[in-house]
Amino acid sequence: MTSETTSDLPTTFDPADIEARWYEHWETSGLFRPERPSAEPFTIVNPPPNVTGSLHIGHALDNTLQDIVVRHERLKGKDALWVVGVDHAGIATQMVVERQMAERGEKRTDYSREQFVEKVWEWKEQSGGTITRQLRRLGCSMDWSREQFTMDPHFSKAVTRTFVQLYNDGLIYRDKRLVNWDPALKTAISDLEVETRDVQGHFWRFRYPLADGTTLDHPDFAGQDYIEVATTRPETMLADMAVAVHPSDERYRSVVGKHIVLPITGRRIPIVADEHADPELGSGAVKITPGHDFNDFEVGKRAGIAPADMLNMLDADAAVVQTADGKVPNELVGLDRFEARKRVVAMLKDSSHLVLHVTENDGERIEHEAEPRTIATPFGDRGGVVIEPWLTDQWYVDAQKLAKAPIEAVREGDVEIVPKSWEKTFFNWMENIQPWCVSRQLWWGHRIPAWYGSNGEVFVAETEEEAYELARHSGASRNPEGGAELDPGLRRGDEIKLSRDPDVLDTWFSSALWPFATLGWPEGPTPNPSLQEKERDLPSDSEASRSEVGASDLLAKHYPNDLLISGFDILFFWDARMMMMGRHLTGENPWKRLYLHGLVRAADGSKMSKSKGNVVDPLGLIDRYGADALRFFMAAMESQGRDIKMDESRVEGYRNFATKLWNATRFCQSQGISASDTIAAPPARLAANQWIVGEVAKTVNALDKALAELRFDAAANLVYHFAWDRFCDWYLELIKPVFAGEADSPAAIETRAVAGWALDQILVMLHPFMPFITEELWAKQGAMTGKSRADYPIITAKWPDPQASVNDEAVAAIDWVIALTTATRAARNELGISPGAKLAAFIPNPSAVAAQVFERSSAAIERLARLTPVTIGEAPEGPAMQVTAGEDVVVIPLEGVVDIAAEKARLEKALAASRKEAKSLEGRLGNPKFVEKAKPEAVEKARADHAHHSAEADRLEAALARLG
RNA sequence: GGGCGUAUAGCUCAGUGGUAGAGCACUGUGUUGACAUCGCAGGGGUCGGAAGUUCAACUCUUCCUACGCCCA
Repeated sequence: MTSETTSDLPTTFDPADIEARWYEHWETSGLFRPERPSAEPFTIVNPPPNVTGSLHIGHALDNTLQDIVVRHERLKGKDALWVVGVDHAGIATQMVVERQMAERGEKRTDYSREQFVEKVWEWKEQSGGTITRQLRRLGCSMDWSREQFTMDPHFSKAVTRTFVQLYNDGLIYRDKRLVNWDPALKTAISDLEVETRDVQGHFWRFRYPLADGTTLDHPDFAGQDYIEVATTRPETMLADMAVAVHPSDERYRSVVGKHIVLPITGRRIPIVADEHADPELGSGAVKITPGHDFNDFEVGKRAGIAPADMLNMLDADAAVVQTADGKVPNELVGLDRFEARKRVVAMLKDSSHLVLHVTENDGERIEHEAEPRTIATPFGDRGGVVIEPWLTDQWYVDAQKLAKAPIEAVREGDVEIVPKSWEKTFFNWMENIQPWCVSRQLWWGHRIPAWYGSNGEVFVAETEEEAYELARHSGASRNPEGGAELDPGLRRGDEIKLSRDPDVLDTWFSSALWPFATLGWPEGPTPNPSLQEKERDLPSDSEASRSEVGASDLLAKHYPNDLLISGFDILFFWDARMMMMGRHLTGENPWKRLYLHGLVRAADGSKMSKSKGNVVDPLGLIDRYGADALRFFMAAMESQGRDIKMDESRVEGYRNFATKLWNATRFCQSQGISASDTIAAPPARLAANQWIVGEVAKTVNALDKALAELRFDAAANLVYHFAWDRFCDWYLELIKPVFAGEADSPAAIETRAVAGWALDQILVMLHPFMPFITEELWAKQGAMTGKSRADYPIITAKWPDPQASVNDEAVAAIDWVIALTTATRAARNELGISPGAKLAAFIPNPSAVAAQVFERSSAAIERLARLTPVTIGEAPEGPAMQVTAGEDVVVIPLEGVVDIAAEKARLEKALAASRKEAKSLEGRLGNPKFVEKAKPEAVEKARADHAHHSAEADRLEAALARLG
């Protein structure tokens, strides 16, 4: 505790202490969402982090930006709601729990599905709260009282409802198609979850013998009894079903419709004409494996092969299985895909069906089995293994239809994407969107509400009872045997036996409902009990009446949301899907604006990743510099459309900024400057006070504009420079002389009021960026008055509204003082004159501004410029230093002190600069085209600048002349 | 191959059709009882390259180069 001042603030502040104290207070006092029933709503939903997640630097950025917006809106008096929660993260969570089981030597399949899911819930209870605790350390003011989880009962209900509705609307269907199969996780994944990476692979060439004695008749291959094909995946030849050639390829025209007898399997397959074959590539003929390649699947369909008839040669582990036609040699069955690849190549080599790749080295012929080649290979972003295109039955969402409304919304400007440059990417993806595979072969997640009859009929319903109801009404197949073959766990209803689809839904399917399901859609979270009763009596298919009755106040008030802030990396995964679901299910766009920010990169610009070991832990930064400094860094660096490169020295700089503000407040307290009690600026007569009031007004306006445009960097810098440069460096210095006099003089009373008010405005404006230190200082300022601010914390204070305008005279006066001070300091510095030495000054013909300043603010001149006394009139003859301020020249005699040569050099340098400027402007003004064509304001400004610089040059010339 | 983005002071980044700024780093210096996590002063940039539009281009257009990202 310091005793040097009346302030009870320690000389340095301890962020850790302040942060823990205030967060706890805010949360327990319900200040993150105060009761404001009649206030205008403002709503943001937080991109739900994975329940398995822990806070990384990207979360820190994303949540800091959201918190800035939410705190700003809350300060502006809105009913600001920031919805928070976590995502059940199907694959990731199941992996975590399975890994734990593996450590105990157990497997998922040692348990029943129900038991396993129970284990996951147990894990969630124990370890699932990591990231929510960490978000608190960042100071994020979300509404924890309504924390959400995508597996919560009400949310699960919304997911089920959605699936059923989309199914009934014909927007969800079951289809046999190729999916991206992850053999490690044994589940289908969406195309977005596939990461294509270049890997070193090989390109093999095979001879496929023509059947029935056919030969090629083209001169290039006359008499050849085989067709050459090439592949990067030889093992798939076991399931080849055709060879394709381009329809216009003369070389193969004669054999289209003829057949090939495949080596190894002996399968007889047709030669088909298809545009997919590229005549320029290799031999121009390609092997077609419709069951294991996306392009080949399409070729196969065009060739008349139904998906159900496409041959499959791999199991869920990507090991070889017998094909439907039974032609795969037994020695290959059961081999892993990569082992099978080796074996197939060896077999083809042995049977002379392999075309060797020949290179020359120093004239020596070298034979290789294949040509080395870089191959774009799909990997699962979770499992990390090569993805296998696999033919399965899966559930698909008709994304193409759902995408229409969102595309329109963005095009019409109903949803604004910020920065706008992302619109093109959005359109490009949405316009070429593929069916969205939403089923996952997992146990953890929302189980698909589809039941199958014994003949494969599908019944989609919200409950099993409803499914049976549907089945009965549909006249579904009866099961006269009584269902003896059914699993014992299955329910039986009458003579109909249904079994539920074992799969769960893609996690993004549920998170797509986040903006409205978190607010109670389709029911309300607190519906009127009587209405609830009534609802139960409603027929289950009465969609419209149900949602009308169930719609909560919360949903009505906070949906659509105002804004969504997310990283651009989840634009397709999540943002676009929210738009699709929102539009279809609620008829509304989920939010009015979408702000996309970039990635936080390592200091060298590379992507942070655990494997590279260059991950910066935000919690470590908070430990070292405080949450406020980290947040301010994030805001100051967030310019639209650019990634953020980690720069710890900047975080440190913003920690210093916090210290600066801390000490400025200590100074204020030492002078008896305390909390303000008005929103409006206090009345002021002193120039410095009038000036700072105007500066506050300007800053608030600019800050509101920057925040409205989501220019976080501009907003942060405005507050930073106002607080440091204007308030600390000038205003506090300007008012210090006032406190040297009578403590209860009118000037001192006015200044304390204005300074206290201005400091409060800084704290409020800075609060969204640095919530902790501002709350602490706000409280301490309140304590200064003897009247606690416990009932009026800054988090729910009022946003500045100075109700005052800029006083031009005050601005001119203070600008002049600043100009004189700066010029004098610079001159002293250059001439090596002690900065502290007080010097007498003379001003022969003061301008109006100068005269006024000397009359009203001579103490400030004495203190800042260290000039005293200042005499209006000619300086005595002799060596002197001369400085200019505005239109004035101030002569500072320095008998025996000043080095005339140095002063001359200094003035000459300044003169040269002024002349250069003046000359350049003169040139421009002398150009008739400029005067004629340029905007009048530009010409006017050039004239004014020219006048200024030539006058300045004249003054400097006169000053030089005075020196002789 | 298609699309997008970025190239501005040693480093990290703002910026506007009228002649360039911040933070950090650097140099010099420390006067007033808030602050050395500070103050004051200063040095430093042909705004990636070329061409064009314009009275005027760092800013707009085209091309080129480099790097990054997304999609195929």
